[in-house]
Amino acid sequence: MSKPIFKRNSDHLPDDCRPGFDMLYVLGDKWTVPVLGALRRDGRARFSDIEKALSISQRMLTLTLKTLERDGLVRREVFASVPPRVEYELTERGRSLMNSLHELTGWGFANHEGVEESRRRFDAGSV
Amino acid sequence: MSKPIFKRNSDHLPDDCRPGFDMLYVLGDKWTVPVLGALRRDGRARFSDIEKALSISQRMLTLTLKTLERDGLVRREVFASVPPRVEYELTERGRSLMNSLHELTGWGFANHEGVEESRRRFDAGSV
DNA sequence: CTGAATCCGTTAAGATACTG
DNA sequence: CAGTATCTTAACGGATTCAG
Repeated sequence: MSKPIFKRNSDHLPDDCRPGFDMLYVLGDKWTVPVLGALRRDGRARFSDIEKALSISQRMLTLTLKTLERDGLVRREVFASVPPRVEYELTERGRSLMNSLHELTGWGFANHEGVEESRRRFDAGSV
Repeated sequence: MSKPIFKRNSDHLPDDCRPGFDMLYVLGDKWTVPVLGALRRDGRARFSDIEKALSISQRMLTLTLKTLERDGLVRREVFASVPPRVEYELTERGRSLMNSLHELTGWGFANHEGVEESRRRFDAGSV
């Protein structure tokens, strides 16, 4: 009965490359990567712990986690205790996704200096 | 004298991983990947050709190309002919960035079926 | 008390259209 | 083809309310 939380998707891409790039538009929002990163680092974490670690709003953390759970990247577990407790952890799929980012982040670390330089030059006096 | 076109960036990430993930927030907007993909496939292309190939609005294509030029991923060349002609092509940096996406797109093709299944299950009866 | 849901606000992405 | 000027929609944040 639910539906996608965020509207950004890969519908504007040609059919044959849509599945390959679909996840890029999930990762490309503001909080998906930080949340996945926190869960990978800490293993299992409570909602409130992630919230404080990232200084993310409660609302955005809820929406981001729900999207990740929907995609099967994060597993959610509720404990009917008092006070209530909700814990999250990466699924195997979530872990493999994070690993598949190594090549891209490697590019980032290797090229960010060149990109910054290019931006400075462009912003200074175009040409 | 110029400035970033799009406001999305990696400022919300911790300092030590910001350079690695910065480009993700460039690639994550709607038109960057399609434009880079078209240029990689066609080599060198005119503005109007890309426009028609992607059914992107003139405005968004201008903004996207300017951002890519600013980052040194695309080279812009103007021909003072009649009618005027402007051509674009990937730089070496742009090509290497596209190559660094292989791991992620590979993950996408390998996992999109599982993700879609997870989404269907979640949307059907949350639990 | 935690975390989800909801209302309301702001900002930016993106489309369309017109100008030069 | 670039610039500008709306317009619409969505992302995001803040605050409140509600349920367990």
